[in-house]
Amino acid sequence: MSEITIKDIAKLCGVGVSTVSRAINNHPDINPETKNKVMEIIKENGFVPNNSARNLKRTDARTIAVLVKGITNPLFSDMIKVIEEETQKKKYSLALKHVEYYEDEVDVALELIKEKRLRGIIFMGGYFFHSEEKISNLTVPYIFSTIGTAMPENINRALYSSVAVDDRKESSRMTAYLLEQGHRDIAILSAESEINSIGQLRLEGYADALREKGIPFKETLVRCVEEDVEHYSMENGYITTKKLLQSGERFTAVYATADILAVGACRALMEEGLRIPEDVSVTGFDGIDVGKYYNPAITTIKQPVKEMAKTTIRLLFDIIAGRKTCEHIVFPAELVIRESSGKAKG
Amino acid sequence: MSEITIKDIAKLCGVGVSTVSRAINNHPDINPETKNKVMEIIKENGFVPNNSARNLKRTDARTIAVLVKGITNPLFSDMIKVIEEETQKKKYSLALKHVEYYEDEVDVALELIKEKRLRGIIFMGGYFFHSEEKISNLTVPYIFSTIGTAMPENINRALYSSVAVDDRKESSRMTAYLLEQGHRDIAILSAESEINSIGQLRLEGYADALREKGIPFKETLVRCVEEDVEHYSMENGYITTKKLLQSGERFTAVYATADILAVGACRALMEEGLRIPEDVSVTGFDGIDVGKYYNPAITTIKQPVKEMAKTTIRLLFDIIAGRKTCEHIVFPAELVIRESSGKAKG
DNA sequence: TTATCATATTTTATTTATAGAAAAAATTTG
DNA sequence: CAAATTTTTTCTATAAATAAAATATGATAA
Repeated sequence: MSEITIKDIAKLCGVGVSTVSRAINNHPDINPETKNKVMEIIKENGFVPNNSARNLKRTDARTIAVLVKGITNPLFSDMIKVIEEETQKKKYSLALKHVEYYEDEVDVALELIKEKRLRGIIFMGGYFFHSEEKISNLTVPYIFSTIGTAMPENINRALYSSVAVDDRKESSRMTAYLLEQGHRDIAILSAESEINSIGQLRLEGYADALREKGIPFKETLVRCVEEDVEHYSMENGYITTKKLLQSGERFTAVYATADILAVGACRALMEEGLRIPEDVSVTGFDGIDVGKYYNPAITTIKQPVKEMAKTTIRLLFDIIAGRKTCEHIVFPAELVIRESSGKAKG
Repeated sequence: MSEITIKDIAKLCGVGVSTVSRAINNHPDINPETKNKVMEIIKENGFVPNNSARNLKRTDARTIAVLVKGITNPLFSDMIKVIEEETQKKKYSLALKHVEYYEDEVDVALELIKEKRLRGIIFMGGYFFHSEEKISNLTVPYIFSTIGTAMPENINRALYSSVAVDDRKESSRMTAYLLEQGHRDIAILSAESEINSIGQLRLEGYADALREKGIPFKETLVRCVEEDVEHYSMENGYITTKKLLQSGERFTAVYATADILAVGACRALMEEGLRIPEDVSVTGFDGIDVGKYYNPAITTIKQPVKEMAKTTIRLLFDIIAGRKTCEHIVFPAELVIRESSGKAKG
């Protein structure tokens, strides 16, 4: 009882297989009448071409993959949703691969590309520049598009596209805002220590703003999240803030470098009886829904997620179609001031 | 400069292609020495077998798909994460397909199965029983596993596996808890109107509890979310609660049939100056992270997401491997009482 | 030494769809 | 109406792997 194949259809139509193939693929050299007849019989019999066979001949699988680290961060779910929709529109399909460790990313990706004959990969939320030469030695023109992933200067930019906000600048803007509100001791929750990672860029932005204002940078106010807990998670924001509180360090604001961390931070602060923003201001980054509906609503840097995701797909398919070479697009972000931040106490 | 193939490896090793194939696939009839040599050369040359060719011969693609409606609900991200991990362990890959409308689900699924030669589909968060006979007429033994998707009694259960909590019973428990707290006017936010959908089952549970206590069921307290906004979203919980407030309806508790709705509900209530739980109690369902870290922390029915996801994959692969027929597993859920609910006012 | 058996390896066929060459049919032109 | 040309269709090779059949190799026993 095996599935119906193109051969069966050809037999049923009384034509050769390549005529059926022509009908399916909108090739020009076919009699419209024949085509109609073929299409009708295809429909009647519910024939769907075998994708594996197609892929084998085409030498690519009309598939792109999202390689994501930290899929539980709503920022990424939001992006994946849009990416899936756009991918579907292009008649491509989407494979999802989740990586636990940064180190694995590139190897997983390269394997995927070869094995599955992918046309492109979107790196999301990871840090894949451990393996710089591995990537840059690639002779085949596979496309890497980064989103939620930092794009270091020293990488061969002709190989990738990237879509991002200027994490460093925007982070500096957030810090500057807190400084304007009179905060001097701003604790920062950072989730990554790798050079050029987004977490690191945001930390640099924080330092930039302090430097600009002549405020000393205190190492003790920089708090890296737990390594063995999902890096960007409410839980990690919570744990890290609890530790910060236990340390006895003085601070009037907590700048969490992701909204999802900010939520956990708020919880931890409120559990200690601190009021937000009266006692401590809290700010985030990303602009995910939860920050808007949280109590208090969380001040944040809002990334234009939907546009970024759409652009990612557009760039990717531009390269696949050979229309363009790689582009690096920086989106403007928006400082959204909500209830969780205000003037420094005293 | 096309990719390296099994043929190239065979030539490099000075053996036939099927010897290489034997080495790759751990077939018994091969000299361990030969195998080692072959594997070494494979490694040296970074050869990865072409998946499309394998799939073609195998007649299946070692792929399962998650068909999800509402991927932005963290409940589903959490599940997908575990599902992807488990799928990877089995050396299968995961395709992600997102559907906007319930009606499309089954058609999308059937097409996918044929086209991509899937071994299984996991329906997540949708309602795919519009097309009962389409599914039950399937002659091929494809596997459907439902999660976050109701499993009506009248469907041929031999075709699917399902993993769920007893939505009706658990919902009744939540309602009973609110009644015990003295609440009599409990507004319920429901996200689905289809018979047998999870939303509907939870609504029935609510009605069950009222009936048991002899409290009249008020149609005006049942609030269906907006159709044109993502059904299960904070935004929809917010909008629906605002409308409830505007309607002037009296209530002392809001039972949101999903945590993500509860968050929006809390926000809406607090914006009107209502205190939670002093003025209004709010409860949710699902047990996602945000409910734990929200302020106030939200009382909920906690589903054992990780176990459910793992079990889904286990069941799916049990059937794929021919080990078992379909099973329908009902997990116990937990009533987690947090800060958002308490005794009724007055 | 040769037949027998077990193991190891190669050859050939197969999987399904597509591309390009070859063939057939239809149309135009002289 | 035959020859030339165009359109349409069929045939064959190909993509890269796997499975089964065929063959080779080596060891053991008669």
